Amino acid sequence: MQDSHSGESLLFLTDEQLRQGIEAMFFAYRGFTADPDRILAGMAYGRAHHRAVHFIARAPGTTVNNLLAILGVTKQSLNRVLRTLVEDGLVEAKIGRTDKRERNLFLTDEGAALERKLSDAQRARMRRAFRDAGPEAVSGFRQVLEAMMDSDQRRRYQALREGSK
Amino acid sequence: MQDSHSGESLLFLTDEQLRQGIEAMFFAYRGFTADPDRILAGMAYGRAHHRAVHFIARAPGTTVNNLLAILGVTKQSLNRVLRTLVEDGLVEAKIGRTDKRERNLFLTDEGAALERKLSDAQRARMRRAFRDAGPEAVSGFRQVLEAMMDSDQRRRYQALREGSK
DNA sequence: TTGGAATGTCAACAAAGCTGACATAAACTG
DNA sequence: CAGTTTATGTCAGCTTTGTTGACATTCCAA
Repeated sequence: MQDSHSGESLLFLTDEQLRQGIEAMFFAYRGFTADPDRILAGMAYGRAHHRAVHFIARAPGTTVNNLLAILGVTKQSLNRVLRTLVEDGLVEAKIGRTDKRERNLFLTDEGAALERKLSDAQRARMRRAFRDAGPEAVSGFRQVLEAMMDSDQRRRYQALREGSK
Repeated sequence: MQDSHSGESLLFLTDEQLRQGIEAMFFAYRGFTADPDRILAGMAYGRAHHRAVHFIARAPGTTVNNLLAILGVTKQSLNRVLRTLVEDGLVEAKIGRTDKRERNLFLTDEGAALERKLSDAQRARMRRAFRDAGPEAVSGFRQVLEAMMDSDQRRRYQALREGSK
């Protein structure tokens, strides 16, 4: 399109380009959450429950404190969500073996079923987007997103990647 | 790993890859909003005000209805935000010339100053991310995000791009 | 002139974040 | 062992931002 010979490293960073990137994030994030939101709309759960269930599925046995750090919310906020999930039998909180203060979080079968339902919907959209854009684009997508994270969030993101290799 | 015989165009679309994409969106979006959020924390405004101010700056003279469609919220929700911005003298709502039912929205100098402050912070992060990732990656980033949008949101996104060429 | 569109507003409510304070049990430390 | 710190849970209250529903006003257009 426009760039690039000499200053390709600068030329594409016009305010207009950056603004488009900002708006792309905004609109894409709506799409990103739209499908799970629709599924959850009927139930007594919301986006916060989805996030909790997602990361418990991702790292079974994780502690409350770890989940807190990943989600970046207060324990009160998380606890409200977690309590309803435990009460409803979607999540099990087992007392830690080595450290009995800790609670290790697991999905029950029912919890795993919900996670799968939400995850399937979200992955379907991601799959479509990845397929439409192609492998090259996917690589760039991830590079930019990773560069956009706060460094501590990036560490957590990378830890999750490592953990599930 | 399960799939895929049919080739590289499918090979990279494992559930694990998709899941990483999902988590990248989650963590990156936190970074994306972190800087403006920090600035707004002190004031009586929030993310919703930022969004309104952003799109009014982007398309001066836009109507309430148009803004509604872009932001994807109810008029009551937007109205609450818009009212405080008008009361505080950051936004001016001019009665439409051709259709007097419409309100054409503009930023005042003060509103433009706030918009710049928020925008500068958000662009700085985007600039860093774009620079770190490189032009190729930026292109891929935008392709994937665009593919992830709902089609109506994509139309609005593209309309904004056209409008400010 | 009447119907419908665009807008504004009131009331009530819900989701999900926040702070602050306090309780309990377990682990660690001196 | 005593005292402190850590992990977790919980109560109360507040804020932001979203929602519905109802209703008023204005005014274009058939």
